[in-house]
Amino acid sequence: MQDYLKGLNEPQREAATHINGPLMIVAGAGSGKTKVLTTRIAHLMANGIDAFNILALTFTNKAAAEMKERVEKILGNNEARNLYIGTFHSVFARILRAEAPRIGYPNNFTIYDTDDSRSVIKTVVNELNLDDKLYKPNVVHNRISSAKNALVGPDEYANDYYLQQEDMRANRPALAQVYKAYQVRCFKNGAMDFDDLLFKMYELLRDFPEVLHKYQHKFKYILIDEYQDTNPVQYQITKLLAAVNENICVVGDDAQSIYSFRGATIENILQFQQDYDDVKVIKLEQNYRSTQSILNVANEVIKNNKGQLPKSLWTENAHGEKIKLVRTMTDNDEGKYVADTIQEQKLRNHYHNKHFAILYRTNAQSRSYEESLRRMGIAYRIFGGISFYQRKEIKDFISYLRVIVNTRDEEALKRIINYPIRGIGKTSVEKIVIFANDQNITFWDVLTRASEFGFKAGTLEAIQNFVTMIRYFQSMLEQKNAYDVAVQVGKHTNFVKELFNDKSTEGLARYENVQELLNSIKEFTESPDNEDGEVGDKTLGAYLQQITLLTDADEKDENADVVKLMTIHAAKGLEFPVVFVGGLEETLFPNAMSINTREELEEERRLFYVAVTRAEKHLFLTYANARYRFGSLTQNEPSRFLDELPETFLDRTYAGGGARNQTSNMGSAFARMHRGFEGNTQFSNASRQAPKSKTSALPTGLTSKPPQTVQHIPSKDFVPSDTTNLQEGQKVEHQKFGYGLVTKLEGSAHNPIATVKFELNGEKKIMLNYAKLRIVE
DNA sequence: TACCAGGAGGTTTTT
DNA sequence: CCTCCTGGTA
Repeated sequence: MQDYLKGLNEPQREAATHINGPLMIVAGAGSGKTKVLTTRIAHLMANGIDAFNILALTFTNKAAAEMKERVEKILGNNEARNLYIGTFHSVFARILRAEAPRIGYPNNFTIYDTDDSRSVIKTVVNELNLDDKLYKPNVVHNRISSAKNALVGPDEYANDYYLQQEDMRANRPALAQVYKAYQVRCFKNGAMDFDDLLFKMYELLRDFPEVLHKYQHKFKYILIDEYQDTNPVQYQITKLLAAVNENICVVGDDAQSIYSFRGATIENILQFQQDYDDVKVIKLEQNYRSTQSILNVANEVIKNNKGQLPKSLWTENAHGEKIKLVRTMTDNDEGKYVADTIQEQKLRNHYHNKHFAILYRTNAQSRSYEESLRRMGIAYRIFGGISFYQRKEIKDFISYLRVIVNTRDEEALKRIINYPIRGIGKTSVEKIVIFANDQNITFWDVLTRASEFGFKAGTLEAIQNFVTMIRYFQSMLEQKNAYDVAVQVGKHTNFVKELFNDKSTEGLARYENVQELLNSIKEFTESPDNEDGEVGDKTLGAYLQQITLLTDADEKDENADVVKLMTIHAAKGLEFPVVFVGGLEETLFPNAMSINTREELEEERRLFYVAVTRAEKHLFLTYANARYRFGSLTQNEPSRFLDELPETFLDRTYAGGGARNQTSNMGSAFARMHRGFEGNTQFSNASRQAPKSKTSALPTGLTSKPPQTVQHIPSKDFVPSDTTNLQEGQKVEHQKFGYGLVTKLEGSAHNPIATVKFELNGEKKIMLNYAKLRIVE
């Protein structure tokens, strides 16, 4: 037996050594799926299959990179760089780059990110004289995007009775026209959006038999990761590609399907066995990642979903600690709790920053964690959110590069034509657009023929200088690589100097960002092979093609010793020794947008399942009674998912003494008591000051402490003391319970517990690691 | 044409 | 709380 098969369990080995014919691997969370996939690729190659004939599709660049790296390690040579491993989007972009002229696009077509798409939609909506209050760019974009993912083109859209009815009802009868106009404009701009990369790829294969034939024979073996997250376009494309050889291997877990908003459908994985004859199905059910407690909690929760593929995930790992359920007053307290606990865990269990992950439902939640981590001096990094490439200065700079490579790109042109300021203002731009539309020529064409359109002398000169400059950059493309061109752009446009002269903090940051961008371009030109493993293509075009498809999460320094913050979506496929899942509150998680149908709610639950199964050793689930949202305090019920957790594996010590923390029927009692504050009642900004002011009438639901507690107003300069050497008999002040005397000290050194007799609230046990106590004397 | 102040409106998740 | 857009002024 080959070495690389050692250490695989029976089903894993069976999957890895399967060579010909369709194969479906149902892989539970943490069951060694990546290991199986990489081993299988290595095994194919060890059996004489050429790397050039293997295609592996993933959902993130990171997963692709990891896969390639691991195959390389197993094989111990450079053959792996000939594999076609990448995301659906990047692999198709690369193929489209080669084949684009067939469908009327330039090889150097631009890839529009979401912001670009929305901006095009905005223009198109205006040009059609439609109300942009009704045709909101993001709404329209979502609609168009879903259509494309479902293989519905503009014409099918216009002719679909059901879709038309929907748009009528939503007061957007012209949506089909917008869709059409949007496509026309993108085409005119020589640009494809994210969804086009899939849709056009499908059209290419559908309409050009010779192209289909070529790729069917190139990709004799196809592997698809996270198959449960594929949407109909992706499904059709892979079906076409695999039709001849039928050597298609899909890996997925229906319990982890969390991308239906992007058009993904579990149907694809359920359907797979019908699509091909003799599908071999292998289940990976042994989990190697998590403790039994964690796994049991996960299994118990997912049971509440209907229609799962039957499987039972088990582990030989130790029981481990119970899952900690933690309730705090506000989101800020939640942040503090997490930061404190990280500090404590680092000391107690010798963890490093990099062993922690903080996961949340929405990007906006990162703020409170950030603040606390920063205050504690704990290094962290946020993955996702606004990506580096979406920053204004970076987009502006890249727009220059985009124009140089593809002058049809109107979006990019509009961004840079007056940045840095050169006297071509809004009015001139509007004129240019009108001329372009009238004559049915591109924006750039108007610029090159500016003298024909009667601009004012000053404006004309500015336009001509701009054109000359861009042409100068283009002329450099032939001899110079991407980096050299970019440097020239920075110098020649005064772009870099402009930022350099801005000495404000933000200006400095912008300057540094552009420098970082230049560095990354340099790195690209100097790296021996690009991300697809293809040697040699160091042109600006090649650089731009990959840049739009990069995400923040793809950035390298894997081993940087930082706490990782990200959404649960972004965390899929990852694992961490200690995981915090925050914001377990109704309207947040499950999100208010996703509780209207059973399907939506089940997807939220799968998301929760994904979150829980990221943890290896320790799992903390936290929720806050109230959090700041839109600048005002919002009150939420604990998440319904918390009611689904099995008691046996839970530690509620930290869940505080109120709401739904002992038994689930307490919850309804609490709810009954506070009728009127159920759901998410919003309080005005004014009530934010409430706790400080004696006169303000505090809404009952807001305090959320046990009803018998007498409210204490901490002194204005309340600062928690260091309680390491706290002695019995000392007088202390607690933020909520007021003044009291320490009557007893117990607990371990890392988790000391003080018993305090409070003047107003009686005797309480206080965990010194978490509570804020000020020593009075 | 450029810049600033003031106001409205927006939070789901991502390639 | 934030960002984006508008409309007024220099």
